[in-house]
Amino acid sequence: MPRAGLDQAAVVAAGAALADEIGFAGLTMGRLAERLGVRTPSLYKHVAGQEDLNRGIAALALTEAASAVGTAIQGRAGRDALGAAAHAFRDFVLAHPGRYAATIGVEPTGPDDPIAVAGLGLLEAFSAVLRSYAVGPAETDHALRTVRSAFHGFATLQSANGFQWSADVGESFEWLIDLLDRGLHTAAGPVS
Amino acid sequence: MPRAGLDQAAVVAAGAALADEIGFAGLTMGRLAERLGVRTPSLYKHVAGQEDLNRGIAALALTEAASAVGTAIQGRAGRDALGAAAHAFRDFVLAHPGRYAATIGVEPTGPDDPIAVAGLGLLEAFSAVLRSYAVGPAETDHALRTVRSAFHGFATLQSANGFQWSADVGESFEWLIDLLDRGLHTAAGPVS
DNA sequence: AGGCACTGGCTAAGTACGTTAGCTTGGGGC
DNA sequence: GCCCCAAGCTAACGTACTTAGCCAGTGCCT
Repeated sequence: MPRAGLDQAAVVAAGAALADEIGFAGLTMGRLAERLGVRTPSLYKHVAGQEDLNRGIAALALTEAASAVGTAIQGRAGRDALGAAAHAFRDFVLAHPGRYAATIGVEPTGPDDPIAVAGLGLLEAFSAVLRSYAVGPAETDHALRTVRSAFHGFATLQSANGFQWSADVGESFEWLIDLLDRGLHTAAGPVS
Repeated sequence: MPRAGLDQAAVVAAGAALADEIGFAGLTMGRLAERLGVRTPSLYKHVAGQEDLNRGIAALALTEAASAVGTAIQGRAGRDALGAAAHAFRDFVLAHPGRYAATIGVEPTGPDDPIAVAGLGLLEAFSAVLRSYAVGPAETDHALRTVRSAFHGFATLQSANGFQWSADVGESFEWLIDLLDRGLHTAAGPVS
């Protein structure tokens, strides 16, 4: 009986792909094992359990999202960069809803947790966008959280079909980007 | 053996309370039954199953959130109303993380689904805020989605401890509200 | 008051999933 | 060629969701 030749990365990658196909909620150890042509307990040679698998998928998703955003903003600045980052992020979430869903509700265990590292990578990509706006250093964190919240909220709501009514969703997203663009340009003055 | 006197509303309410206490992921039919002093299968006399329970909790959460926001903005307008709505929403999510988590990833089955109705109620509350801004009718939907996305994103990220680094989270939230306020004031001109 | 029907509880049992224990064997290094 | 470890396997257990079917409390009607 030949071996499958799996390792942790392969199991996590397959789990992410399967989650994208059937939804994160439907991802089980049994289904993943079947997909990999292996019996369920064999997966435990590569991941510590379902929790560990989920965390691996979450870290992978954040890393890939950071990479997509980082690539998209190359050579751009201002509203151009903001729009590119926004679309890259949303496209990623819509193309990979399962693996991005794995990132929701996951808490990093510490600063060295791969999830924390990958999350910081994504923030760094957004941070590069802000550098082309005149946002003071004291406000960078606030602006970063604001942009991240807006993108995360929009993408997850759309991914869950939270937008039911009439208007075109793509148009709404452009509107959101415009609002952020205006808000970042006029960001000035102390908060406290 | 005396009867517990349960009904659907009581089961859903207890489920929501339990989810707030132990986290939505930890909510099981068994634990909920134990909390209610009843055996697990008895719950099925009131809810069709766990999926149905989750949907009930989600609808309850959206209804309560809408009520909280609606009450908070009474007699306010402009930035005052926006800030009141934002804080009412975020306070609700942070005070009831379990039941709000039930709303994530739930798709309404149709326009008559209680979840869809409750979701529209929450949007109506936010819509009342926008009426005190000079947002054109053609842009109301976009502005609504933008505000909803920003609040939802911020509240869920904070609820999941997604903000790890230094700056004060409350200050960031004020910054987000200010950005939205500025963006809504200057909202003008066609999108397409 | 007595009886009837309905409702809401119960036990028992089946299915699915996660997980652990312990065995077996493929395949590379000496 | 032998040894050893990693990676597969089977067996088994615990927990959770769900269904089937039974029984008793409660309200209503006569």
